[in-house]
Order: sequence, then C-alpha cells, then structure tokens
Amino acid sequence: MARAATTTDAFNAVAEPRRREILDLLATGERTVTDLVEALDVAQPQVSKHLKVLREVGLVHVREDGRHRYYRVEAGALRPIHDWVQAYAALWQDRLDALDDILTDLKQQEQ
Amino acid sequence: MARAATTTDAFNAVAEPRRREILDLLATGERTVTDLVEALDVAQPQVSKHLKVLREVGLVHVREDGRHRYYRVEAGALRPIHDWVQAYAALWQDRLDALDDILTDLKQQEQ
DNA sequence: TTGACACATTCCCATATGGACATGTAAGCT
DNA sequence: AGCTTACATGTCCATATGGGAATGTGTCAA
Repeated sequence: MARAATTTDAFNAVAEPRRREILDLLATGERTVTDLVEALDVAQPQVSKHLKVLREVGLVHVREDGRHRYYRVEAGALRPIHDWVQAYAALWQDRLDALDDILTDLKQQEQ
Repeated sequence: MARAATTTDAFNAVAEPRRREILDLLATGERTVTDLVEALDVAQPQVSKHLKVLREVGLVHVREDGRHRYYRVEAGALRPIHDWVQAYAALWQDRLDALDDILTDLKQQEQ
C-alpha cells in the first residue's frame, strides 16, 4: 500500500503547509479563490485543488454567489487533532514543572 | 514535486495512524521494539521504519541497552501542532457559545 | 453573441510512500 | 565458535502526491 490519501482525514489534509496557510487566511473570514491566489502567490489551479482536499475532509465550506465562491473555515473539523495532541500537552507541561522544581532547588542551594 | 516527506516535520510524521498509535503506546512509558510489535500486531520491520521516521522528526528518543532499544516519547516535538491547532479552538468555542445562547433563548421561549 | 472573468478539472510526471519479504548486524547464550 | 534474539536496513511495487500547463464550465458585461 502507499501513503494514505490526503483526503483521508484532517491529519493528512493539514500535513501540507499550503493548506495550513489557506486555513490561516480563512481564519479571519470568508475569502474567494482569487483572494487566496493573490495572498498566497500560488497558481489558481493549485489553490483550487488544495481547497478541494480541504472540502472533502470538511475543513472548509463554500458559499456560492454568482461566479464567486466564498470559502470559510470549519474549525470543528480540527477537533480530532486538537484532542489527540492535547493529551501530550500534559507531558511537556510536566517537564516544565520538573524544570521549575530544579530551579527552585538551585535557588535554595544558593541561599 | 511530490508530497512532502514524512520526515519533514511533526505534521507529516503524525499523519500516519500507526505512528500515532506508537506514540500513544509510548505515552505511558518506555517500550522496546518487540513490545511495540506485539502490541500493534505489525511486522517488526514496519515498526522499525515508523520509529525511524519518528526519530528523524524528534518525536521519540532511544535508550540503548545491550540488544534492546527503549523508545520514549518526546512530547515537546508536538508543540508546533498544538500551537497551530490551538488558535482554531477559539473558533469552535465561539460556536459552542453561540449554541449556548440559542439554547438559552429556547428555554426562555418555553417559559 | 462575443468576450472576459472566476473557478474547477484533467493530464503529465518526478517522487516518496507503506507493506511484504529478505537480508544485515550486533549482543547474549551455551 | 555456533545459535538465537533484537533490531535495522534494503529491495520491490502499487499508489497518491503536488506542481505545471492546458482545458472545461458557468457567470457577468458589452
């Protein structure tokens, strides 16, 4: 088997930097494809393809108006990633706490 | 160009489900390769390859002891993902707040 | 109707993938 | 020394990728 399709889930879709850039741009509000093309300095077909991937995993929604398509973020689709990574936050938090303890000990030794 | 290498960054490395499983197993503590092979029911070479990817992006560390290699998670390498996705949590949080408002309104209408 | 515009889709291609399988390497045991 | 265990690495292959370029489709304007 080859690598899982980018449209498999949010994890795979978001692995591509340009798609994260697109989401970041959409985070502030609706944008048309042309808006994104100008902001990203990427060819239009590429942007449309990335948007298709994001659509298929539910990370963006489209509103059609004439010949314009207004894309917006569907942030909820990022929850699986958020939830998964959240569990690990405790681990590096623990390490910071441990570091605090070490620093506290050092201060006491200085005195 | 093709898809970015899985070893490019944590985003790409973690897009693979089995690698997330491996990290989940390591989250509770050190494990040898054989431990992981048994727990995952995956062939040993595949596990070693996944571990190599995780090593190259700094998601795991190895401690060598004789012919055993003890792998452990390096949770801090997940911070870029955590930080990026964290910004979007506010968005779906807003939507939940909006939902709360709607539910509150509905309750008032019932009364 | 014709043309310009806003997007989507298709084709081509170099490249990396993950699984299956075989092989290499170092450590421990007898 | 020989055998086994614990891993790593290499080979083969079907498959999906992202970029470039060309083309298709629907909408608005003159």
